[in-house]
Order: sequence, then structure tokens, then C-alpha cells
Amino acid sequence: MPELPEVEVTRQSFATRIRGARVDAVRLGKPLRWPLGCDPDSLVSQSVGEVTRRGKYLWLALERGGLLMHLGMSGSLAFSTATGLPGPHDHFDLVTTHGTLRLTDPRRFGAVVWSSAQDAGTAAKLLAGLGLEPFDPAFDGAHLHAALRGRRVAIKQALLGGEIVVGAGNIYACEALFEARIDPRTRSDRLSRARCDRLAEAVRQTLARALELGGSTLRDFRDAHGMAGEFQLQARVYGREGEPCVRGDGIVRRIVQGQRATFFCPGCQRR
DNA sequence: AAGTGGACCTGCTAGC
DNA sequence: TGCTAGCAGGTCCACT
Repeated sequence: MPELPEVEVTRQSFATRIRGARVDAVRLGKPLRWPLGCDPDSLVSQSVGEVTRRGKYLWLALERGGLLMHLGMSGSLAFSTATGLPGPHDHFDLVTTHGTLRLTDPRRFGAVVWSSAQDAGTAAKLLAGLGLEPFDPAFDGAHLHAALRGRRVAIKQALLGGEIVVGAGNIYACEALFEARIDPRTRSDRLSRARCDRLAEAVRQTLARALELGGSTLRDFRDAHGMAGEFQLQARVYGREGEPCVRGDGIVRRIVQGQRATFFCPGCQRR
């Protein structure tokens, strides 16, 4: 579910409220993608610091380390002072003096991983090798062009890979390629510098716009206040197979790349 | 090294 | 109405 905008919207919706709280209890549900990596009780009494984001990961700083959180495909976080009894898909509760942070994740591709200040362990491995943040000024056409050199994969898959730029998942990768008028099947190393300029800009614009709108609500995305996003109303190609292109250049097609659906307009998106 | 496909898990929906 | 196949926002890992 959550791509960068959804993760960032989630972060913003509880970061300030949880800051300075003290952990009272931790409750675990079913196993997530990775084990927590510590005794849950060892988190109790630690105070909560900043909540930051790297790619689609959230980092919740605690006194002696922190928690690296990922929402996977179906995860969402809620932060509330009136958290009810856990349901079948509630797999992590961080009960604090300011409220309870709860991860709900039906498919359990998400994760919450402890990382101590001394030994970052699994968390460090997960963050290693991530590409630039899309809003980092260093992410531009020149960077993209250089990073794509020698890569023969389709540009769509290079964007999704996350080693060049993080944050664009399946929806926003499709949308950004549409904005940049680039065929998602284009071989990465065949993109001119000028097209890389356009694509880098399109990635930033697409993510920024989704962020302003509060993220996507493809199914049931909610931020930690329970607010729905509105980007779905803005998707120009994603999920629009068979519909006329909004530019009027053809009919939106659906293909499969790397076992993921890709939507694009063969009329205005060129190789 | 880069590319490919499988794996993880559950819920929803389209189609029969 | 009820069952089943197929699909879903991510990304790690093993293998070629």
C-alpha cells in the first residue's frame, strides 16, 4: 500500500504527538517479516525521540536505539489515546504515556525491528544500499543518467528497485513515467540525459503532489489520525486499463513487468 | 555484476 | 448464492 507519500503522511500525523513519551508496554501479535530483535520488555521505560523517514522506512528513536518500521503492502499505523482491544491484524502495539502506536497489517509484509545504538544489526542491513531521497537536491537528471549507465532493465523496474532513488512504488512509478512521457519498457541505459532530467523532475513532482493530497487511498490507506488520502482521484494512468488516455493520445494499456502491473499510454509514452 | 523469479501472507473481487 | 482463481500499495533472497 504505502509508498513514500503515505509513509511520510503517516509520520507527520504522529511524530509530534509521540515525541517525549515514555514506553509503558509493548504487545506483539503474529510474526511480521522479521522478528523484533529484542526482548519487548526491554523497550519499556525508554523515552521516544524523533520520528524520521528514510525511503519507505520510519525510524522511531528511543533512548538506547530505535525501532525501524516498514508498512509492507498492507500496513498502516494508528496513534491514539483511545486504542481498543487488538484485532486479528494488529501485530504491534507500542503503549506510551502519550498514546498507543499500533501497526495493523493483514498481509504481514511489514516489520518492526529493534536496533540498538551499539549494534544496528538487521536495521542497518535494510537501510544499506538505499538510493537517494527524491527530494534530495542531489537527485537530478545527471544523477539518474549516471546511475542508469550499464543497466539494461526496463526503466520502470529501475525506479522500483530503490537503489537509485527511493520512494516511488508501483503507483507513483507508473504515474511519473506517464508525466515524463517515457515508455516504462524503455531500457534504462537508452534514456538520454534530457529524458532523465524530465524523469527526475516527474518523480519529484508526482511524489510531492501526492504528499500534498495526503497520500493514496487505493483501498483503505489512513494516516495515524485515521484520515484518508485523495491521490486516487488524481491517478492519471494507474488502474485505468482500457480507458482513454487523459491526454487523448490512445488507450491505457496494462502490462506485467517483474511480476508487477504497469499502466501506460502507448500513444504518448515513447521508448 | 546485473537480471530473473520465487517467497512471504491475507483479503477482496470478478467470473463461472 | 457460492466457490475459485487471480490480483493487490513491497522487497529480500537465491539462483543464473
